Amino acid sequence: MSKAVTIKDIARTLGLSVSTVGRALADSTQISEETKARVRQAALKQGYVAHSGARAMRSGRSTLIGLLVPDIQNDFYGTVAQALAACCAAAGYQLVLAVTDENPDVELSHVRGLMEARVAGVVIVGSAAPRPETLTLLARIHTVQLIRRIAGLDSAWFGMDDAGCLEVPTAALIALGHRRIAYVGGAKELSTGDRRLGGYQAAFARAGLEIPHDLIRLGPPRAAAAAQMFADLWSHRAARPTAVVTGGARLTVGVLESIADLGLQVPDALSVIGFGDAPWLKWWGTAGLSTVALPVRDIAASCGEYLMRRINENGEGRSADAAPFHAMHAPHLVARSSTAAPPQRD
Amino acid sequence: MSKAVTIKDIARTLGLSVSTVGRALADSTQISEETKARVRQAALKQGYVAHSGARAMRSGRSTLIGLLVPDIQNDFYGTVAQALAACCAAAGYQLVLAVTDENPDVELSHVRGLMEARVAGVVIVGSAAPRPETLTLLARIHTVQLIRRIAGLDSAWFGMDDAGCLEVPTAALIALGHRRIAYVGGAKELSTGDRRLGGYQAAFARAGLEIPHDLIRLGPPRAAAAAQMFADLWSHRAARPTAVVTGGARLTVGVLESIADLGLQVPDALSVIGFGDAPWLKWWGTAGLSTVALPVRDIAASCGEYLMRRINENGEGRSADAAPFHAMHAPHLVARSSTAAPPQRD
DNA sequence: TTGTATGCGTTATCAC
DNA sequence: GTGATAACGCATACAA
Repeated sequence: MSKAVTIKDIARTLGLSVSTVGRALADSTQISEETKARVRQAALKQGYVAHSGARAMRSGRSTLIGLLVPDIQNDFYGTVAQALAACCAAAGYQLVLAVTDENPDVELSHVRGLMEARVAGVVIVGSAAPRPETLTLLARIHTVQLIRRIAGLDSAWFGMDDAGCLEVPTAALIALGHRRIAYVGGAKELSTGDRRLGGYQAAFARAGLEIPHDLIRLGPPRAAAAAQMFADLWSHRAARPTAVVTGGARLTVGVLESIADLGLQVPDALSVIGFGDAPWLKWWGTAGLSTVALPVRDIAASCGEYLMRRINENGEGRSADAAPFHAMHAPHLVARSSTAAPPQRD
Repeated sequence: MSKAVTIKDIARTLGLSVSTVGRALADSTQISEETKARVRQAALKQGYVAHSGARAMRSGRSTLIGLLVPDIQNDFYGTVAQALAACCAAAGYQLVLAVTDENPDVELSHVRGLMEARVAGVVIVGSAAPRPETLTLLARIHTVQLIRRIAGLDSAWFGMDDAGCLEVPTAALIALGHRRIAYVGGAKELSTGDRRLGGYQAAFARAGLEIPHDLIRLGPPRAAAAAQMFADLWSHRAARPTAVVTGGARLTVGVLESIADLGLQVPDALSVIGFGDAPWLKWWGTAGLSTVALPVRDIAASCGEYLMRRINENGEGRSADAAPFHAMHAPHLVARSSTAAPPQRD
């Protein structure tokens, strides 16, 4: 691990000035081809590796992009990261991954870190209630929100039709004859939690039915929390649901966990419609879990492309800084064997 | 997005020198508490954010850690990333995520990028056949290999008992009476592919049985490839297996995909033992997929801790640079309903 | 306890 | 076509 080779070193061995070497490596037109060749060869031979930190410091252009997600284990955010990583790589950027675990303090700490690293931009799936400082920091740089919208953060957003994500499956269950449809969703503090709950309720309203308020459970978007919520729901023997819909990818995992623990027969004892389109969902149980499938990959890709564009057009003066950009992708229902008509009354 | 505040700015407003401000922010003992307080207040008020790039340049200490994985969508590497991210955050480092997609050229390009970013260290799940330059570059910095071992890269390695990972399930199937056990694994060029195949073969050898060479399929560790390999295996009607074991997390996904496409009854038509311990495996089919479960999280955590330690002890002279470190974690079999005795002959 | 000066590796601005 | 020099933001050796 000897000291790294710098432009200066190359300049010395070649009897050239640092500026010439620098320009040669940058392939400047004002350097003779011959010199360029000599420089390149020397650089290769000596194992020169450019110092992007120094470059960024001088030029003000960073190649780092921050990605803040609550979790990276779940397929959902895995897919997000994969798509974004591809975007970054294609545009010559590097992805700095920060896992917030839904914790606003961890989130703030990571945002601070990203600011210190002078990232060129940030993609964030925000926590339920970000610290005020988090917002002021993010306001200083190119920020794009993904999936969730943070109140008070005036930036572009890419996500899905959250209300539709729950109205569709809820309506489908209603059409099958279900009335006691439970909802296990994310807290209202999350934009997704709020809107998805709205979609669930809208389905009842549109059908002219009462909303079964006793069957609604909201909490942190974690599997463990969802498992508990569902177990609690089921513990009220006299007032059990005939179906359940979930309002998030990790919540779905938790509910399935709980259903397995309770040994419930699906769809005989209970119909289920989950959330997301991880490959394994289609293998759940006897012939797959019905789900609301989302174009997560597309959402993340659009988001990444948009951010890259914004970053690049920054210097080029065309500051179409206009209104914050919003893009909404539509979900669709994938009906599988976890859904059926409710047991007949009488 | 006005210009960022620097210590110089703070120094000016406070009528202090830059070094005093710098020391105050670094909480140096040789600065009066009063001055520190004034500086901190001014920094807060003006919205000062340290420039880690400049700091790294001056001090030679980077806070960046590179993580190279073939894929980030799959639970397996998601878990790796999650554990590593936690390690990094705890130690004040930031994780730069690079997805190689098993492509050695993409891998090299990412390694170059990480070198340019002057990362303090790298954790790599190497591709099957890395480019020579990749190795020379990695040799220059703190590198730890994860899961796979790259021939010719002399660095620490953290992984599992790969041979055991296949000997255990294969032996279990043999004990159940299976003889025609298929193996869908990663290419021999991968250290894991080679060793896992070895474990599969060892199980037969130990039982004094012939190895069913016609039932072995090796290929790239991707779901799509595995699906094809299994389909091919099954297409030989006269010589079908009674059981299949897989040699990787993503290969397992592919085989399951293929089994579903072919509409096979498990375990009646075929017994299956998969790889990994993603939560959904226990929900596969009627009562779960049997698997070889691995302490991926532990492996990644050990790996991260080791790397952090190496990086930190770097300056402190105690260069216990001795022999490359190796740590091997043990797998264990989780038997579920996808495994049963083979159909009786006669 | 504080200030001055220097350099980390690069690029940009001059000059030749 | 090439070179000398300054500057990016910070940390540190050396003075005071």
